[in-house]
Amino acid sequence: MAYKRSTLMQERLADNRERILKAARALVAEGGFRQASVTAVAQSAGLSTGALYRYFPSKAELFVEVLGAAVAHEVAILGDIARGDGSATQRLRAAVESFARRALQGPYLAYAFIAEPADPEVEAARLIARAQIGDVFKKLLKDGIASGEFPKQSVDIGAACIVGAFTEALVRPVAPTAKRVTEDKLVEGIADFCLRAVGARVGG
Amino acid sequence: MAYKRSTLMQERLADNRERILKAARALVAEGGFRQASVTAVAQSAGLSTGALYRYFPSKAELFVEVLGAAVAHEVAILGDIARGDGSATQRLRAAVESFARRALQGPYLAYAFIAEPADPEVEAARLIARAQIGDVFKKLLKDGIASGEFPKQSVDIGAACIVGAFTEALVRPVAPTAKRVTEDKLVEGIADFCLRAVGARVGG
Amino acid sequence: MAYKRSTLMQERLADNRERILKAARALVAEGGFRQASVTAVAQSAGLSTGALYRYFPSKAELFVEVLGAAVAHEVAILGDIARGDGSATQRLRAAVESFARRALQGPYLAYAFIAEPADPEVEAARLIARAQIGDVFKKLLKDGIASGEFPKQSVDIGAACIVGAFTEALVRPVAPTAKRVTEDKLVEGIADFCLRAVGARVGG
Amino acid sequence: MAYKRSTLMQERLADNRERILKAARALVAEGGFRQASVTAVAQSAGLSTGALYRYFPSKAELFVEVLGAAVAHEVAILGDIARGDGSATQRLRAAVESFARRALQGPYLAYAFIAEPADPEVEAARLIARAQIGDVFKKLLKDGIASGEFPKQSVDIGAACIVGAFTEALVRPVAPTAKRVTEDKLVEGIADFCLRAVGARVGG
DNA sequence: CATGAATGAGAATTCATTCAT
DNA sequence: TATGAATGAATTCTCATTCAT
Repeated sequence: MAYKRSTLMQERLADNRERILKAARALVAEGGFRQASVTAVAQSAGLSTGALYRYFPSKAELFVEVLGAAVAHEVAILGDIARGDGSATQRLRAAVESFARRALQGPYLAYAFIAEPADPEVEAARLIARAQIGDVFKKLLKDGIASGEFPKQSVDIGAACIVGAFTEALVRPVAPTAKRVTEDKLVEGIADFCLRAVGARVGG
Repeated sequence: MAYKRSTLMQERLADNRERILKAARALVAEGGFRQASVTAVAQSAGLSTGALYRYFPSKAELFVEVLGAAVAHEVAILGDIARGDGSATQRLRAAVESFARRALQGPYLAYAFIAEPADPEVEAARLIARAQIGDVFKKLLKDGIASGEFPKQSVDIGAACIVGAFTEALVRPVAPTAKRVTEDKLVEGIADFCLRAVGARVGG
Repeated sequence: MAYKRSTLMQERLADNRERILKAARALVAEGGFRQASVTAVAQSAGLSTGALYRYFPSKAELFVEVLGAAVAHEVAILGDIARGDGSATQRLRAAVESFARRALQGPYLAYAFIAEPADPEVEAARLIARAQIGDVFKKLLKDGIASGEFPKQSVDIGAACIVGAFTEALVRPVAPTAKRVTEDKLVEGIADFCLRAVGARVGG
Repeated sequence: MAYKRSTLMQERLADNRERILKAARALVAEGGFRQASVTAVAQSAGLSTGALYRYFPSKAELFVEVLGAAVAHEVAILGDIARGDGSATQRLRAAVESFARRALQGPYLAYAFIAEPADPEVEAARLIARAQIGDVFKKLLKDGIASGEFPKQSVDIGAACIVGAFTEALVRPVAPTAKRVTEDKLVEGIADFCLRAVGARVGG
């Protein structure tokens, strides 16, 4: 009995932890860090604020983990693509398009990577997150240079630029002009831009 | 009847306004919008909070002006370059390098263009600011496409990507890797990236 | 799962809300709206300012409720009297005396009905409050005119004057003259005045 | 030369003092005590705030005098009427109508007599002001009782009620119902009410 | 002696964190 | 152990009063 209860409890605990992280991520995605108050997160997760503090020692640490989890997810997917088959050019395009499409689902979440968070601790996590995403592209650049697909260039700068390029292009909420680009065109445009930027032959 | 307002005093007034703007800009550059509380700005400018409100009707309007001034300055310089002599390729390189060098002086200020600010009014100003910077690059892209230097492409997406690319590359305050690139190399690397991205022949 | 919310706690919550309202009312009664700052009200209710905002969304809404509760109480009592038995003359006297006696308990609260409050929202509530009190007397005037007890006259003006007359007579916290009238004489005097004013035969 | 200058100066001083008082009165009449900030008063009087403090030691004392002056003016006019010819009934009607008509010109000034001012010192002055106005009516009541026009009654209570009655009737900004009473009807209605209230034969 | 910029205390409101129940 | 009411410091903004020029 005590055993079972303990197992159940542990599951519940893990469950709650996950629910909190999910709720926090959703709130940031919806309305940015501003809307993600501790109370809002707790409520959205179906818990009391007091309970939240049982799982996370502070708001800052919660959001450090939110960021970490989000980026781990991205890195896992992008990493799979980067380590996949095909030329560096093909894999780079696939990676950019994959990230771009997911970002377009919840455009505000992209903010999490660039926006100014409330807390220095979260800020530090944000920098690491960007670096990790950047590393995936760095690997792709190296591959492409090694295979002769891309010209010689600084992979550090190139990776940062790629991340910045599509983040900016995606984050910009809606074009002020009436001309509204379709999602497909946007994603393709960004990918083309990045490929040309690294010296790959595009559409060739 | 009224005492002649001394030149000294007028200078002091103009000085104060400038000092407040400067202090606000500096605080944002140092630690983001978070650190730039009204109290901090006033103190940093050597004034009381009450005095600040003689020069700016609200915190929001102060930061709208901070953003506006920064971007107006940028746009003026970039616009001059964009309307200058030389091929589109040359002008685009010059513009990117010019912006990049200035941004490196106060790396965090670039945040002002992308970071999530506290206030909706400032947010609106931020969107306009980004659009204005983007417009300069849009013009350059159009020029280059017209002259046959750049391949046909979406100038909207391209401009956004350029802004994003160098913002990201510059914003990263400290490189996570030990390898620290010299300023010259960084600036050149970003410019190369952008030029290749739009399909210009680089280093040719 | 959730701890049963104890009856004690629920009582405490209801208690707090009531205590805040009571404290606000008392502070207004003591020293007018001026003294009734959020801090003062909270402290007087034995709570922190933050706690007060759990019960009321803003200072304005708190005082709207203070006013509303006070006036609802009055209107209920006066309405009962107005709809009661007896001639219009008798009921008018009873209403005036009833209101006057209660007002004498907390003389300053009468201010709430006429004083200039800090907030437009409260001001709106104040106008409604006065209208509601006035309506009770309007009804009595109509009754009396219909029954032939009172001469034909403007019931709007008459009701306003009645409210004003006894408010003024009661509000004066300390008589400027040494001659201090007993409560009974004051109440009766006011009632006589009002009855004569509407043309009723007083004192037979 | 020194003489003349001094005289001029004194005149200017007196002038300024008067202008400040006038501006303060006007601002209260327009928008209540709330709008009458020191800065607003000074500006409206064409002076600097610093200059204002040369004429009045504090905001409170300024408004004490505003109230005093306003009431002195009223008392002078009402006193003339009260000491004039005609029966007590006629003079009471004339006094009420005279006050009411002036109050209708700047409805908000009536607030000065009843509204809660920002400062305890002004509050004290307000009480005295009301008493002084009341005294005029007290005299009229005494006259009327002495002449047999009015029945025996408490002149203190009666005077207070009269002041309250017309203040309330005048202050109430606009009737919420569409039925808008003309100024003449309002003034007459109030006067009738007051006359009947003191037992005078109205319209007889 | 006038000016009006500067002061600074005080007001309302928010929110991460704690703790009695 | 879970709850969520309570805390209290921090934030933006106002305004009577002062004082260098």
